[in-house]
Amino acid sequence: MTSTDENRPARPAGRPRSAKAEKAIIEATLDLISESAGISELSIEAVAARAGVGKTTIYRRWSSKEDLVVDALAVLKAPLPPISGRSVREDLITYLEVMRREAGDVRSRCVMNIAMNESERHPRLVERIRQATVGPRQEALRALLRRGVDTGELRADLDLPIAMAMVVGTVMWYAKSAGLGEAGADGGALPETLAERLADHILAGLTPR
Amino acid sequence: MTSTDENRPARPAGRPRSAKAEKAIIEATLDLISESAGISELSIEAVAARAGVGKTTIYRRWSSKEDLVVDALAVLKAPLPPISGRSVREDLITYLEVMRREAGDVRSRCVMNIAMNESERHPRLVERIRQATVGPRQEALRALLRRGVDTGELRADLDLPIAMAMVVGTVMWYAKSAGLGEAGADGGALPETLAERLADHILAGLTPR
DNA sequence: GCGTTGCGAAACGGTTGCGTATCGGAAGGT
DNA sequence: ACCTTCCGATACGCAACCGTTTCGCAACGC
Repeated sequence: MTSTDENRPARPAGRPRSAKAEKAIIEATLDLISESAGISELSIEAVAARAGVGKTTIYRRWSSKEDLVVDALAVLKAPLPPISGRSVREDLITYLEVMRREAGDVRSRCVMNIAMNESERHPRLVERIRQATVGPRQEALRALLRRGVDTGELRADLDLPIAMAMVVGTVMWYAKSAGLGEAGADGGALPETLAERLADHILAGLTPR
Repeated sequence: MTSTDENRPARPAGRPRSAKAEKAIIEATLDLISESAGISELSIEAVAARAGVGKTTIYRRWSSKEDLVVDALAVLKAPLPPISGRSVREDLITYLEVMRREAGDVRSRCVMNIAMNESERHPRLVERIRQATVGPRQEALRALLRRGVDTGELRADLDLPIAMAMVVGTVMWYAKSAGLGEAGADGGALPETLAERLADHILAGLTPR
């Protein structure tokens, strides 16, 4: 054994793979996914062209389109929002604010689109997205609401699935309809005060107190 | 002018087009749309095969895929729910109940999917859907909420876009997550009491009264 | 029953993307 | 320097669909 010959799986001789090419491929993949609705429309050839790379270089690293997409989306896994724990209202606003910001980001949006629409065609991929992104956030929100019920900040007869749908569904739908209706130049940025106003309406409801 | 020669565009001689074939094509189109996410994956050849029809028969009637889809979706134009006008709560439940039922119908669901995801690729088609289906319902809901503010049934400082997103987004998201999480055998039917419970949470909010 | 038109089936050439193979050259290890 | 491996480019055969054309038969009006 030489000093460099650790028990690692044999350092390959020859030219190492270009990290730059790999990054370019991932970037191109993310771009194209967010441009095209659905990963079925994503073509390896288009990725290669966009990345300025030969198809060989892609197939040398990923054996299928799905593998490539999995790795590409893994780059996006945004960290969970830090929950202060001071009050349900405050934490809810934090949570909604993260969603508001992400709703303005094309790449984050496409993750949700894929998770919602391709669940039957690519169950493995969607399952992976669920575990990496959707699941933890759902858990965080569920815990937040449960805590609220325990502390009395939220009504005792709260229907948890409905409450969760209210939080997530409202902001998602607001983002959707704002984007559809106006098609603003910024491409979907939402007003800064949105999180607070949403939290207000969700917590207090639509009727007068 | 003979007795049959009205100023109609000349009764065509020869074998008339088969209404049965036309219906089979529409049905096959709707089936395939609801199976495949996105109309890009819809192929005329698949429609012809599913309908038991030659491609010729399709192209004789519709000049493009988009025209076919427009006509197919026109079949689905569900009537607006009748609004009793007795109380906001009652009308809201009526509205939500319609959405609940439609969320359990594969074909109705795909209309929303198309409207949300293909707006850039098929703007003409989406615009048509908006005018025929989404628009009127949005208007009905908006009027319902406005009326509630006027009568004092709803809070005076109601944020209309947010309130609308709460109603529609919550039920849509609930349907989505219920379908994703469980993948029940019925394919998405939602509990019968859902509309009322949703209305309760939306109107009263998540906090104790 | 005759003429006209629709029908399903099949085949066409064209396009796109797949996944593989081959090439000359470039880039690093040692 | 040398050897190994990666690089981008290009071409291949294969498959799916496109939109069109041709074919022989079926159906309906007159």
